[in-house]
Amino acid sequence: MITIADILRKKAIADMLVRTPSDLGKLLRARRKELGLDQQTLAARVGVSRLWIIEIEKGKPRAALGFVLRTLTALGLSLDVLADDRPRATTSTPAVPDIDAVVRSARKRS
Amino acid sequence: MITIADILRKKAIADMLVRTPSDLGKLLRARRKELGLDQQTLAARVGVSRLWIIEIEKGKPRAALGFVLRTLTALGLSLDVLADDRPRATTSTPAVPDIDAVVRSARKRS
DNA sequence: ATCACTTGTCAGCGATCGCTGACATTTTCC
DNA sequence: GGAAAATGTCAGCGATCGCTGACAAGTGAT
Repeated sequence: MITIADILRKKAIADMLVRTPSDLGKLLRARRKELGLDQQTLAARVGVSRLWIIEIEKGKPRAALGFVLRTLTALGLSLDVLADDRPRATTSTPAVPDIDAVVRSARKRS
Repeated sequence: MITIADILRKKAIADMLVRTPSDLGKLLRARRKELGLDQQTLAARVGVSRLWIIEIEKGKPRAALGFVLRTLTALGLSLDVLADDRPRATTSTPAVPDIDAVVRSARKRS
């Protein structure tokens, strides 16, 4: 359970929710600059190439999960995963009216 | 900024911090079962194959970021990224004494 | 304007991805 | 015990990854 103390010990890095790779990229870049690191230094700490840092900051959608988590750690960021008790008001995204239908038709095509 | 109200509106899905792909896999599986979904149904909602669900739940380290974020959304989970104000006391992980050194030697080998 | 530093771009290579479809195994009911 | 459902496994395919190394373009300070 997340406690009030946990909240006070940390600070939110942004109001922005992380829903897409692009969201994450912006967040990582902001945090890197906040810490005064250049891409090369961060890349070395994470164990990836500088190119990988460039691409993740641009929001590469198929970047490898493990590298992403190591990047968060290297930047002193931690992830809290929260369950929405409200059923499904979440979709503030304009597109994606019915993901099931989208997927079905996409599959049908192949 | 995360407010107290935000906390009260949601619940932590686990005490476990998400630091590794394996952590995430366990969390996703727990949440899927909590919602009473089977793998096939979840896969269709996320837009991936059932095999992908099996693998992410097993902690596949190079799974694609974008799919992971869509899975979280499909399970009604949201991500809060918090910055540790403490520099680096965080590492409750036993291993990883000096990630720079680890990376350097790994690179040397190749 | 110049210099140092940082960031972005490209090609091409081996490695790994995510997929299908069928089958084996495990779990869940009655 | 037995049927049905859920879950796990495999091979092999095209697609995409992440990498190197070099260079171009942007940024900042003097």
